This record gives sequence, C-alpha cells and structure tokens, in this order.
Amino acid sequence: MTVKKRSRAKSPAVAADADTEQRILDAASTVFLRRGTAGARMQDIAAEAGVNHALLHYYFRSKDRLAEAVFRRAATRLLPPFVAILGSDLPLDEKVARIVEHELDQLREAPYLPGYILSELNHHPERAAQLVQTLAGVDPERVRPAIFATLARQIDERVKAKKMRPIAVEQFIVNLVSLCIFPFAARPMVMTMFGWGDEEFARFIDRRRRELPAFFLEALAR
Amino acid sequence: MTVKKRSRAKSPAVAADADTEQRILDAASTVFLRRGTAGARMQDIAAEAGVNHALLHYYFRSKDRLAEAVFRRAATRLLPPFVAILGSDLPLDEKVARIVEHELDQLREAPYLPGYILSELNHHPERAAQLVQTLAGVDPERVRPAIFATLARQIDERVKAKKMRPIAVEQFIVNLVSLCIFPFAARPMVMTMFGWGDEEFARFIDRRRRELPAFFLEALAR
DNA sequence: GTCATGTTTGACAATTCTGTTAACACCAAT
DNA sequence: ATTGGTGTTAACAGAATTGTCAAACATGAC
Repeated sequence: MTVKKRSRAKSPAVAADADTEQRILDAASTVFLRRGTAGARMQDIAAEAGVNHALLHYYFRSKDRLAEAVFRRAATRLLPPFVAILGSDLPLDEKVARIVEHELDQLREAPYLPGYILSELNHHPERAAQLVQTLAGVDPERVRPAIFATLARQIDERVKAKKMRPIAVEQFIVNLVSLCIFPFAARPMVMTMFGWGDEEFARFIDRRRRELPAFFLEALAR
Repeated sequence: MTVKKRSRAKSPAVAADADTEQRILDAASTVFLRRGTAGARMQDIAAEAGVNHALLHYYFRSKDRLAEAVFRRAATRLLPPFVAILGSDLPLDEKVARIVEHELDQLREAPYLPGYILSELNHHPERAAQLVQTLAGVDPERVRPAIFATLARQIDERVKAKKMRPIAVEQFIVNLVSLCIFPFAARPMVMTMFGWGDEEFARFIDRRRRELPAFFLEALAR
C-alpha cells in the first residue's frame, strides 16, 4: 500500500543535498551504533537526519526494518574484507599483516562498530546465520571449507617445515580477530583503566598496528 | 517515603525460599544480561522472579537503579580477580596461566557476561570510571600504578635477561584480556561462523584453556 | 485478639514510543 | 492548466512501558 518502487532519480540540479533515504540511513547508523537498537528512538534518528519522523516509516516501514538495514550495512563493512584476505592465496605472514593493518585502519574510523555488532548478535543470535549467508552470497556450508582449506594448508606447510608450532585453524582465526577487534569493543573500559583520552588511545592503536603482526607470528614461530 | 530500612531478617524456618530482594536481583541479572538494559522490560523481570512488577519498584525504586545494581554486581564478578592476579607477586608466566584458567572457567559459567558489560560500557562510558573506583575501593590513580609497577618490573627483568622481547605494559594487558574475553563476547558469531553448537563451543574453550598460555608466552619469548 | 510493621498485589495514572493518515508542496508529463 | 506521482509534514491513534497507590496480606509482639 505505502510501498512504492523507489527509483532514486535524484534531481540532477541539486547534487549537494544528499539523497534523503541515504541521509536517514546514515543518521540511523549514527544513533543505533551509539545507543544500540533497543535504546535508540525513532525521533532521535529523525532529528539527526533533519526530517520528520514519519519519513523514517515512509522509507523503511518500521523500526525493525530500519535496524536491520543498519545492521546489514555495518556488518558488510566489517566482515567481508576479513574473509577476503583470509581466503586469499597470500603467504601466511602477509595475511596476518594485512588483516591487522586493514582492520585497525577501518576501526579507527568507526570505533563503535565492533561494540555495536557484538551487542546486536548477542541479542539476536539468529541474525548471525542470516548475516553470514548474505555476506557470502551462498550458504556458509560452502564458504567455510574454502577459507579453512587454504588456511589449514598454509599452517600445515609451515608446521611440517618446522617453522611453526601446530595450532587449530579455529584457534588461529579467533586469536587473530580477538587481538584486532577487542580493543575497540572494550574501548571505554581500556581508556578508563589506563586513564586515557582519545589521543592516547589513538597512539595506542598506532603502536598496536606496528607491533601486533610480529606478536602474533612470534606466538606461533619456532 | 517508600524507602524503608531493609533488615533482611529472613524467617529462619523457611530457608529454602530465597530472599525476595535477592530473587529479584537474580532475575534482573538473567534478563538484563540477555536482552541488555534498554531491551529488557520490568514486566519480564518480574515474571522471571515470579512476583508482581510493583515489587521491583518497592525494592529498587526505578529501572535505572535496578540496572545499576545488576551492572555493579556483574562487573564485580568479572574484574577484581583479574586485577588481583595481575597485581600479585606471582612469577609472570604463572600470572598468565592463572588468568587464562580463571577467566575461562568463570566465563564458561556466565557466557553472557562479557557481551553485556562491553555493551553497557559502550552506551554509558561514564559508568566505567565509577566502576573502577568501586572495584578498587580507592580512585584508579592509586591502583593503576600499583599493578603497572609490578608488571612492568617483571617484564623488564625478563627482557634484560634476554628471555623476552620488549612490550609495553598496556599492550601486554590488552592482548591477554582480548584473548580471554573476546571469544565469549563474540560467541554467537564464532558459533555461526564455524557451524557449532554449545558442545563444540565448550570443547573449543577447553582446548583454549590448555593452549592459550603457551601461545601468549611464546609470542613474547625469545 | 488485635496492633504494628513490613511485604505483596491489582488497578490505575502518566508518559513515551511506534506507526498511520490526511493534507500539502513540488515537479514532470500530458 | 490539469493531472498524477513522489516526497514531506503535522496531527493523531494505539500500544507498550514505567511508575504510583491504596488496600489486602502475612507475621510476630503485646
């Protein structure tokens, strides 16, 4: 009834003022990431976007749908690069270095992302499955082996060459991701514990970006 | 007006049925940890505790206060042991081993804890400061140096003895905590990614408990 | 027994929040 | 100019949620 085909044929004259739907989505991201889905109010999102709150419903029908759009976009920015790098055929230490650099660069720009995503997945675990599907384009049953295979082979090679102590692929991945993402998810706690402001935290991350690959690889070297 | 001195002189005859205030706090923990503070409903907590929801207000005055009580209790269970071990005078590798074991044992029982605490601190960063104070009994300005001093000295000694590569204390701590806590905070994602159920995740944690100390210490050994 | 005190409940008030509707402005095409 | 469609708003309806209150209830003391 209210749903129309949304052909965004933006008036070519006014290029400066962004597409409304986009502006709403951006505002929703801002608010949802800070307050969480349950804690956010539609009214606040409307204010942040500078529009009447009825417009949110016009474009996204309900809070649930808007929240899902935001979540999907957020997750899409966080995970795929990770999977791409891990599943590539770069040498193992190159993979580690790239992931650390990419992830830390990314999160420096969007520090609320990890906390938001972890929190949402804790409250709606069912979204995780749906998410992995969306990200992969196919179902996880087919993507997982692909990543696992190359990674397991690389680890195996280095173990056989006596260059690395053995480790399960799952532990390898979780360790790497933990070290990259956790500091951002726990940022308020970290900053308080160490008595830091934003600049100190930034320096901490800079240093981490340099030192983490070596730390991780040394943990496995022999 | 409604606040009375709450002398819990529990009727000694009926020891089985727990103190109501305690039952409410337990129920609130359950619900808040699962749904988050903003997502939880007072009605649900009342139902979980098996009482009328007016009782929640009778004992805790408002949702905010109840939420704070729950948060304080949760944080009190997670952090102090960590600080205690880290600040003790055990040898360094013993500290690492103990923290890994204790933390993983603890979290196996309460897997929602990390996600809840991280989430709450993201939405109310101001609570972090207040929390650290409460935990320490004194202000963080005095506790922090204490932990730092012993830890920094231990690291320094091993570095000088050519047994360890140098690392900043902050990075040391964050790395250790990341590896312990993150897997639980990201549990839904981890389980989905790997296609696991509860048993597989439990086995994963078991293995982690055994292997993590070595992983961590090897990362720094030379 | 009844009185006093703390506990518990059902009903209700007040507010906040989501979602809907009808009117209006603007532009494009006929 | 008129018509039709899209985007936008103000006002409103309905639901859900937090919080209050007076009355009922238990229990031990006198």
